[in-house]
Amino acid sequence: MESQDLRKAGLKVTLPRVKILEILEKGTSRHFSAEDVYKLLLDAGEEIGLATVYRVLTQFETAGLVTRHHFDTGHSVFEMNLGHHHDHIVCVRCGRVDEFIDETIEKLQHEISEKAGYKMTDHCLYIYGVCEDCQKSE
Amino acid sequence: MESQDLRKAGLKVTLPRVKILEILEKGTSRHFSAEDVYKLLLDAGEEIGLATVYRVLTQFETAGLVTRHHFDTGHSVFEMNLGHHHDHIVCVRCGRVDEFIDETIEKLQHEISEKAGYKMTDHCLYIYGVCEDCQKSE
DNA sequence: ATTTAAATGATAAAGCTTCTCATTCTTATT
DNA sequence: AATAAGAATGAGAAGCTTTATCATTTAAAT
Repeated sequence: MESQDLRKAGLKVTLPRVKILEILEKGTSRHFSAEDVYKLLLDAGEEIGLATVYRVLTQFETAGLVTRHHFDTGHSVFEMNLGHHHDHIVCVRCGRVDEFIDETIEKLQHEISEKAGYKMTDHCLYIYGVCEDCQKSE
Repeated sequence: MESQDLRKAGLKVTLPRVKILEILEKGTSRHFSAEDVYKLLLDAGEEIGLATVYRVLTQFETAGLVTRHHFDTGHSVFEMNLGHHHDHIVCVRCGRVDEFIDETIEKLQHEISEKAGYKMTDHCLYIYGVCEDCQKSE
């Protein structure tokens, strides 16, 4: 239940937070811009301001509930944290996003960080390309 | 010489382009925001507009002279293309950027793209962490 | 020198995101 | 249930990066 997740995260249970969490958890997609979330709220008849959407998404990020991605699109994209880290492959034509994980790459990243003297806090690997469907319709 | 590079890229040889290319090639750093370049031009006594800086950097990117990066900083960062691809490790404290290349990771990325049905056009791997110096001053 | 098209600079404008502040709501306490 | 205190919200302003507009200037071919 959403209110439990919020309480655990140290956030008050408010309507905007619950509704936004619902969208992130139950949406058909897994990657949302702030604008996406805002429009879905409007569609659902909720009158929640865009500023609140940004604020809440940032709070969720701080609380570790969601991850913010910076694709080459010019805006942030948010995604529910399901516990398991993964990387992304993004279609440069249609914007489709697929996920993958490669343990060898994960391991190598740790080694690289150590060798460079860094204490790694995060990492992201984006592969850009043309997806199967877009290749067909060329 | 800079004018040769510009001609090769199919760009007219103009003062702004030459000066910007000089900064990118001879600067102490290798990673510049548009604002960085603009300020360095001002410092050098060149009266070149910010709009021109953005325009020229985008043209350089299109011409393959520079690469544009999207770090988590909220603005684009530009870097001279020296022919060899490489990835980045960024300090979340001081913004320092180091470069690395790992052939195993490169190879794995190609395999992953194929498996996912994508025709890879580009890829970037950012490792974020705390650099050696910043770890000391904690 | 002249001409023509391209490049530039100043400014406005766009897009995403954050800030401000009066109002509303959550929650702990009576 | 009613109340009080502080946190959250909404609307719009404002900030920041980046792009568009357009009159003026410049490159380079004639």
